[in-house]
Amino acid sequence: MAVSVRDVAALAEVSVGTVSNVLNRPEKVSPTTVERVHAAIAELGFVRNDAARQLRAGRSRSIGLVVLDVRNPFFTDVGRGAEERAAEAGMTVLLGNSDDDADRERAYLELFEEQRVAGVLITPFADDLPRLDRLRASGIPVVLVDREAGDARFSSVSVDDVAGGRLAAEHLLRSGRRRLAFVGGPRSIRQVEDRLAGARSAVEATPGATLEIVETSALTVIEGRAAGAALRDRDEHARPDAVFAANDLLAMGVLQALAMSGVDRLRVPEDIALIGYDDIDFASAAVVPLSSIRQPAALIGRTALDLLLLEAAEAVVPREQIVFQPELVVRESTGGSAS
Amino acid sequence: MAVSVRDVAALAEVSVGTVSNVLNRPEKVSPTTVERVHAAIAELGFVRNDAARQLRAGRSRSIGLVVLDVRNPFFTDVGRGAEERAAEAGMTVLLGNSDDDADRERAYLELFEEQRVAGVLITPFADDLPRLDRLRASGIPVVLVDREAGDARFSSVSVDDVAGGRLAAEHLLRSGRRRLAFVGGPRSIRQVEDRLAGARSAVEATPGATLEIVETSALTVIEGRAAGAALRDRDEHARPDAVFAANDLLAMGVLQALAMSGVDRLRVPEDIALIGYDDIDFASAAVVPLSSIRQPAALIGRTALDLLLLEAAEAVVPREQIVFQPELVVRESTGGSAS
DNA sequence: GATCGGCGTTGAAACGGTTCATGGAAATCC
DNA sequence: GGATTTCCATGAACCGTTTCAACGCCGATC
Repeated sequence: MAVSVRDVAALAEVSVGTVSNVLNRPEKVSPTTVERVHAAIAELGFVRNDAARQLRAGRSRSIGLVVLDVRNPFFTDVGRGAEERAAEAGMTVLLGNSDDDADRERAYLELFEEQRVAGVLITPFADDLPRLDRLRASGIPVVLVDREAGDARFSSVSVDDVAGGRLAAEHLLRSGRRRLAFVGGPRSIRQVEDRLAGARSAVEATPGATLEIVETSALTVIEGRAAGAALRDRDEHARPDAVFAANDLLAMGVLQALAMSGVDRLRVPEDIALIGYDDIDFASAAVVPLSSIRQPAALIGRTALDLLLLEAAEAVVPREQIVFQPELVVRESTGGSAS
Repeated sequence: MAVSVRDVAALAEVSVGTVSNVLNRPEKVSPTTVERVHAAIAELGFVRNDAARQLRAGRSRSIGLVVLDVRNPFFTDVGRGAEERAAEAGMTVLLGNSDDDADRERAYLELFEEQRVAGVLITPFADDLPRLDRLRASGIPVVLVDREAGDARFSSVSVDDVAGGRLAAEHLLRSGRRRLAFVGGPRSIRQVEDRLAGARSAVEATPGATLEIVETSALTVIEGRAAGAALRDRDEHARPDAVFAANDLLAMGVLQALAMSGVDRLRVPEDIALIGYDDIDFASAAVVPLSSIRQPAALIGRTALDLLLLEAAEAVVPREQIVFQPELVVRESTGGSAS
């Protein structure tokens, strides 16, 4: 059942140290011995015990990634980017889903700490900086993802959400809309707040433009649907003429509620223009193809992992704040041309 | 830096055994001692080393899940179902993405074996039964997900894909279509083959109906787009009047190519009816809301984990094949009414 | 022929928890 | 009051790997 290096050593008639050397530094072992050991390994079906390995090494070869929502394709793309880079470095990514829940987030951080992961990539929900500090103090590098570190305590890879919000709102204003609504929440999520701030700055720079906030309790299709239904049921003059949703999932929900309900449906973009955020794959295939703000998701993940490996390698810890610029993608939901 | 139970024991002036007892069986320790130990733990910021724990236990508290494609919402839903159930049992789920690649699949299985995971949930790509047998022989229970075990060697949780394929094709035939095309691949994936078999049986039972196969190299939006473009560019009489896509990602790709291109675009469902598979969240929000075959994704994940825990607990290993029935969801892409 | 260096191998120590046989002290019973 | 049980606490052994000082051997060197 449990085959250990000792069994292998016995069968190959060498010492355990030699078996370990064959596994880790075969060039230090004579070819004939290597072969004998390999034969023994094959015969016994020996598989290294990673727990013992880690115990001895003091550190695992995994890195933990905590995201806000695995069902959001943006985050799965970030995850894939990170995983790809990790694989190149011979490491694995452990995925944790905080689901906008401070308790779940904490649970994952605790888990990762017990596992002595080589590093943590996190899109923080709760601003539990003390806990992150503690992780770092115990020697586990932490890189913030999709969220700029306020101070210089952590490295981070993010996209300029304020600029993104501004891009979105300016685009709506440029097409002649004046009564904007921002659909998003919870406000405790920094990305939401930043995107809103960007939109607000654009609106304030435009005389006669207004910005209304429709707060949601999560960034999901369901929540978007509810928000969209509420907007749809208003009197025409009380209705915004454009909606900026804090992400594409919300936007798709809003779109479903606005454009796909029965008799009282509204036309997008004629009655209400709509723009989302993230430019997930599905956005272009929506009922009305969705304008959006594109972020380089996979690249974010990959870059974050790069930074993490850097921090893990260097004794003196370099902090770096990498900020990507978002990009406006115009489609029909804001009157762009089909394509 | 590295605080161990020994340090805690020293500070609390007890033995290491007692510290361990406080951690694992506090009811065996006197209240005053428990308190002293907890105080020491807090003061030192002690965090259990999971590797040491696992080493001693001989088994980890994680279970591995290998899926074909993390970007497919169907699989993320399966994962969430499994993860939820795992959390209830105090376990964690390690997610591996084989991406329709036998090598990656093998790499993940090796990783999980080295980790001595408590069990493996897998949607096999390569039919590497020997490797799975070996896992099982080494004491790691294996449950097949979304794929019925041919023989009774493994437990499995699946959906009747043949029935699902038949449902889809019968629905298309019932609406008067006769020249069906099946878009899907690679054929090595059992789900693809089964869905095709179901469709074929429906077509063969209908005089005058034909079924053409358009093979793809993956079940992705991109591949769907390519297949759709190829269909669109055919002469009208050479074109199928209905498409059954092996999953919703493909279907959305086909839809994009058919309905969203420029002058030569086709109408769905008038020119070509279209049905997908999985009923992912985004299907209902597509350009033309997508008819699909619904599978209880989260329930599949949860049930698979139940089976796994069962196998892990029992000495005598009960094999069980659980098969859910799929469900037809009619939307506009096959002429159903909007809703 | 003694000395030296390098190569290949050895075996014990170490990593940090958990377990369990052992034992002492206090509580309970007759 | 002595025997028995209960309750707590102890500390060494153990899990399986990696590391490293030490060693034997062989060929090269002078």
